[in-house]
Amino acid sequence: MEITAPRGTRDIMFEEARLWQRAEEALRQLADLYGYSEIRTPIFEHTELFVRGVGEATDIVEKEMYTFSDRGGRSITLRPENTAPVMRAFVEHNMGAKAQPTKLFYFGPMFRYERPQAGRFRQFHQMGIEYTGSASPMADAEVIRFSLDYFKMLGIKQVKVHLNSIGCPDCRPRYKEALKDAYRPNLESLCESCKKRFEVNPLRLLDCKSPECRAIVPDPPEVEDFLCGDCLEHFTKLKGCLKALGVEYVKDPRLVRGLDYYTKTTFEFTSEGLGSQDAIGGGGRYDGLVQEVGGAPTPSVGVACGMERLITVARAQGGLEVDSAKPVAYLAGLGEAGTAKAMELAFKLREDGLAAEFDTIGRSLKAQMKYADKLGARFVAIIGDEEIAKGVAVVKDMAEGNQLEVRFDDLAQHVQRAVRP
RNA sequence: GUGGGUGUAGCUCAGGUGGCUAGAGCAUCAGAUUGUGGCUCUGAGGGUCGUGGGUUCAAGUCCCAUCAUCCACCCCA
Repeated sequence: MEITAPRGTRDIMFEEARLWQRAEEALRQLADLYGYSEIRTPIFEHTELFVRGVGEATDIVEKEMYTFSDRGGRSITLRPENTAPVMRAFVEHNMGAKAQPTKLFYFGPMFRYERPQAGRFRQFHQMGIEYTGSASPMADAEVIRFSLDYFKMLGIKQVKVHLNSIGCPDCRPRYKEALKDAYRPNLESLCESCKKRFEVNPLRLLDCKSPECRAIVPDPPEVEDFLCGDCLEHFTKLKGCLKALGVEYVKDPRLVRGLDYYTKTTFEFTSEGLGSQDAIGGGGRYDGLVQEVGGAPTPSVGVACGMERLITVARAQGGLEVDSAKPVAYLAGLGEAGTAKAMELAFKLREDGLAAEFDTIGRSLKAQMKYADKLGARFVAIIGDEEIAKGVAVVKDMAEGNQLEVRFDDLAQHVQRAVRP
């Protein structure tokens, strides 16, 4: 049996790889503009980091992690997300001791063991930013606005911003109780997963899409009514900031998100045309995470976006152009001497920064012309015994169709002038 | 983890009720006179019909299993 890429993984190649390069370039450019510096954390971490950071009762930790023990007997996990690793690095390198805030961005593969589906893979890529060391709603607003600016750079239009606040450890317990009170009378009629949620993480009750469960409690109590003074003020100010920055959003009281570390703000970005997996990004504030992974209490807010989904949408909306690198010149050699000369000249052109290609598989001249055309070469330089004797190449302009003799020494100049006048 | 669809050349797909050496288009390669592309024409190579069982005189075509893939649930990015 042929060996294939493992389930839920894929090869990114040719034109698509160039799209990814574009998207990464755009990210770096925007990060520079906003003052975020890059951090590259390991692909794998101690399992403990995610159990503590993301949360024991989350789907990610319960059933989606690639966990194994290495030869030293350590429990290792391929990172399913990157906020916990970045905060681990924040603590490990004592970044809090430097001038605050700390603004970091990342880009890279993540791993989650799930059934693959449209827009969902086992190895996928996320870009994200983390704004650490500021408790201000202005930081939340910046993170959201950064994301929208990035989408815009990729040519993605009509992104919907869903916004919510899920409170903090001070006020959330009261809300959880209120939720439980609302669901308790009908506990037996709820779906299986909701029964579990009721015990483990009542907030997630809001997440259930089952019509039955929704019908049972059609109007659950809303978080906003339970937020403490601090959280309410934060939420109100954030809305003000977003308005000031021209960000339109919809309040989504059911937006809870499946990671345990969120406090106060949560948000999600959705876009059309992705099938049922329509979230292109999401994030929120996580004021307790740094402490959870062993650091001093440090407020922080961040976002993560799925690159596969961004690129799918961007491509569908014509935001990212597909192109390929074309050689400026193809050196077609004839016979042994011509072939050798073609190689030599190709490298000369490359030394001058001109993309050049030559034959190494013994194609006929006709086949070389055809191949050069396929590659999209602007010029083909033909070199046979006659040309070598005269010290020239017959240079054909593939677009115009005409050709003329050019001295070997003038080849680079001739080609360059036509390409970059 | 659950459910449904699909699995025939590199790619996109044809192959009524089972019947002789499995087809097309595109792609690849080679020709259409001597050292020249794009168009056209001609030809060639390439398939254990996902895999393993079963039914049958006979299976790409029916049955079972398995794997893969797609979509949905779930959850998320």
